[in-house]
Amino acid sequence: MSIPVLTAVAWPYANGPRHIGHVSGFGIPADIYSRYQRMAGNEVLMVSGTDEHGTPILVLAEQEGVSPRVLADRYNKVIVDDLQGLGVSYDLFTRTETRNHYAVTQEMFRAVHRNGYFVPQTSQSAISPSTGRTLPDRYIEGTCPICGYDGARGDQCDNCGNQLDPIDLINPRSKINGETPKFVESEQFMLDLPALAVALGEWLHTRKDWRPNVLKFSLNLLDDLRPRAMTRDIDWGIPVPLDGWRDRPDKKLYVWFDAVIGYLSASVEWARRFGEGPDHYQHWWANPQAQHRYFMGKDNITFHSQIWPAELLGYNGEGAKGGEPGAFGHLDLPTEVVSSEFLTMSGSKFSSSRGTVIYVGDFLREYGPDALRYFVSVAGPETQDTDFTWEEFVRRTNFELANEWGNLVNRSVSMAHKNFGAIPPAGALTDVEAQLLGAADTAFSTVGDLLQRSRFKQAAGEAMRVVSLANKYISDTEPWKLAKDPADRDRLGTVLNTALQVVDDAKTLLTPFLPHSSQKVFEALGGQGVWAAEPEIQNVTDFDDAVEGVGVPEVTDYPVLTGDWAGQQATWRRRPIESGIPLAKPTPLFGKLDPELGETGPDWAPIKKD
RNA sequence: GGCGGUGUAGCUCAGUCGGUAGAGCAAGCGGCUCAUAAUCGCUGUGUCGCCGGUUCAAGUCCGGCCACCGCUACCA
Repeated sequence: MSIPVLTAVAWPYANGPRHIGHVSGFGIPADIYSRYQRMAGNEVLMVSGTDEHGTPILVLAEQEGVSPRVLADRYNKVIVDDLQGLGVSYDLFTRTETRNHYAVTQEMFRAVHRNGYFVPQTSQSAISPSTGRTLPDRYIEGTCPICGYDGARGDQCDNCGNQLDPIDLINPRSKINGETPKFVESEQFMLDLPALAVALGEWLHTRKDWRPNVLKFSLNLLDDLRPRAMTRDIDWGIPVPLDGWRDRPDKKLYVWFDAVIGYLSASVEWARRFGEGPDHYQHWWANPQAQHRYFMGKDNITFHSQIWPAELLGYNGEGAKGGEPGAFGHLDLPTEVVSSEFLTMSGSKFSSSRGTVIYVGDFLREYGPDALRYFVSVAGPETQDTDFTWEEFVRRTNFELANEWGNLVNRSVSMAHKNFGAIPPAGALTDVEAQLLGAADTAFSTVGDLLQRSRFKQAAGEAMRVVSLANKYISDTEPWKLAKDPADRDRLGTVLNTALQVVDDAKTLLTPFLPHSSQKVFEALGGQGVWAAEPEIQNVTDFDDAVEGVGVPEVTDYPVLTGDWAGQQATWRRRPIESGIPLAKPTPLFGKLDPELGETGPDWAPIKKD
């Protein structure tokens, strides 16, 4: 039975190029999951986009003397290129600077507000005297009133670890321009989390199959639910759609309020552009049969297991204050929040300022997508922080990808090509063949089950085990000896046919992880057309949607990622190979890396010796 | 300070419901030579961080301690 599966992928922040730690946390796992679900016959809708609002982009834009929109345009393009190169199979990768997204976000706000889950509250907030903008706590530093440390941030002292209020700092100053912040009374809309706490708890307590660390962390958040501001004093972002607010250039919605709404707005945009009709998104969003899986790094858990469900409950009118859903009808909550841990770089966090960073674009240009996808699949930060080292990357690529898998394809296709020029017919199978074919066949359910449960490392390991069994089979049956005696020709055909069948099986099993090289193996075995499709960049024109307030985007063109996933041939089952299909002499599937790379790193990300 | 995580073979790590410790890599030996000098087989070592408890039985449950790490929400 076909199940609607919504794959919701974290929205990369458009303040710079993304590094391999980012894509290892959301892009690659989400893509493996989605590609598998499509192969298994389910109806996948995979959406994301660049997250382009908030203070960091504004601050960076000012430093460069450009508008935030110019900056967002620039990095949106870079990130779209990177994700396309990596082969992440989005149905739609869009952005938050679209009128569609503004309109959907404002409708969500209006419904939550109408249902009573937004309460206005006046509080002290720090502003920059020269610009009038809110200074987020972390952009203020000063002397810690508790320990006297001078580099304390507004929210916390890094020296003594105490949580602080920026107003208590001695000699507070802005980290942006050094000026002394002014503390003023400011009114904001707070999301009434306490009024949603019971509903949130009831929902969360029905979630059983999450990764234990994610569930435990999320349940902990329930203990301390306080109202949380969903508007800001900032002039970059989405206007608040209320009288007295919409025309104020200095008040916008909080970036996280609109970022998570992106999952819905991108689904709506997809339906309008590529769906069967503008309401097609409801097949995923208003459907008890649908599965919603959200992929992200662990720093995003709060927003996906608390803020976003709370927004949905408030919108649906399912909190303590009741209410009615807005224009999109009742919307479903997440089935699972799948969070990854962090990929570290030789033991420490990635940091562009310290130079310990490997950008996706640089990596793809040099090593291609599948080497990175493989490393993340078998050694990624699935349940705990995992270290990336060049040495380990070289070893995985050379020994596992090139030697075990690439060479298996090469040796089996080469022998068949040399002796038959085509896929030979199989004669009578012996127990050895039956055993190998049985093991490969079983792997479809083993690996599939692991992928269904987001156990990607183990799934990749099980798929690679089929590769090992095939290598062992060839060594055991010694087809090169059979080739020397014409009397053994039938047996030779049987052995090579079996080997090629299992190569084809392994290719299918590895497709979610290694779509690019699986396509090549498909072709090497005589396949025609597209086995595993790749995302393509399309330039589209924004919709001229009605949006309230000042400072909203013009109707412009922008690039999106999408793909013809329905047109690919990949399916999650054995595809019996046909004897007689001509085979060419194969070319190696994977190049090998210079072992020296493991010691030095590439010149654009050299290993630092201390 | 609060919350969470990690500590298992030289290295990287698996160990679901408690039942006499596993894989890969590295190292050594042997086989094979079709293939990107690729591949296949064989061979180890462990006070499972420390102390105590529950149990017929604990790496696995409970308590305490030590070390390292992450998060700590108007940064995203």
